[in-house]
Amino acid sequence: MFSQTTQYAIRAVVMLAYHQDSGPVGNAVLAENAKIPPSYLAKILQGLVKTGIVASQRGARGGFTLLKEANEITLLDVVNAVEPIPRIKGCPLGLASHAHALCPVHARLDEAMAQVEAVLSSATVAELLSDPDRPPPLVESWGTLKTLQDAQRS
Amino acid sequence: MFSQTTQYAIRAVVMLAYHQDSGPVGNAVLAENAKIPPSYLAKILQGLVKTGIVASQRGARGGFTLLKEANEITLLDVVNAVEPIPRIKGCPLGLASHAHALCPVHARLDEAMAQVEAVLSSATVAELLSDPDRPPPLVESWGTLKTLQDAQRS
DNA sequence: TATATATAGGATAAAGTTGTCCTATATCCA
DNA sequence: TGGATATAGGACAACTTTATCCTATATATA
Repeated sequence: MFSQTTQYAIRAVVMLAYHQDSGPVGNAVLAENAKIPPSYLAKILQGLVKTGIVASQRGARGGFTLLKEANEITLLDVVNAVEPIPRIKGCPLGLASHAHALCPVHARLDEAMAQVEAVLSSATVAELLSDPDRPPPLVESWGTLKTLQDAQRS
Repeated sequence: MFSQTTQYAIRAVVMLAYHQDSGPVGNAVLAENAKIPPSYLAKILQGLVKTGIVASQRGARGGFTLLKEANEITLLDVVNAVEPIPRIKGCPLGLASHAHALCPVHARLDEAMAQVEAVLSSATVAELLSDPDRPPPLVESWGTLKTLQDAQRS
């Protein structure tokens, strides 16, 4: 349902949020920790830069940082930046009489998409990072994060 | 979000439900009325037969019929027959400490999928066909359905 | 029983998605 | 200013999804 690319983007943004106070994170470290093919992550990050979620910093000690605070970014923001939830606005079959009132079938399908949007927008990335009832996102524990040296070795 | 194939399957089942009392419907007529490539619809119908949603009748005057009553089939039944909603059961990253308690990120994504299931299972195909507040599904009006002769001409 | 009609199913093609690789370019730091 | 490190971006490869086509087989009717 969520494409591989979308899931990668989410993981990358969450990981960036965790590093928000420690300066730019390079592609290699991010890929290692978020378990994303490095060469593909580079592509995805380029997209996130274009849509204004992420900023890039070239040169030595460069890398990627979140452009907004983690408490101002929701999962929906990330998903929509990569591959927007396809809401059904007009009749997909082009039927004239359905133009301004979807038929029951398309109305249900759109309602499902609306619910997805609702769930994805219901929590900020910051909240996901500090949920007391669940394990930390994407890692066994924050102590097991890989450094640049680890990433280069593998 | 819903693949082309899934959308085709939904349209085919809804159209079959409308014809439920008028005997088997052939692939050509179904394709024409549900606006599906005929050669591809044949494949999809084979799948629906295998999963027990649809029955096929070979030979002259043959075609496809619903195996259950329209009020016993939900959109979720159809979707799950073609391409099940991917619920997240274990940690997609294989993290041991997340095995029995999803992390906040995956918990949200799974919650979104659960909502989709809820919406799709909230109405039967029969209800979709007789919604008084909306236009009839998939067609301008039931009077504009194509016959076998129409389908063969085009 | 013959024939027309319809499904069954495999081989194949086209298109989109996912993933890799390589070169160019920017920029920090010594 | 030079060199190391990092992103930018295009070309390309592998894989999956979507769609087409053709042949074999089943079966209702005349």
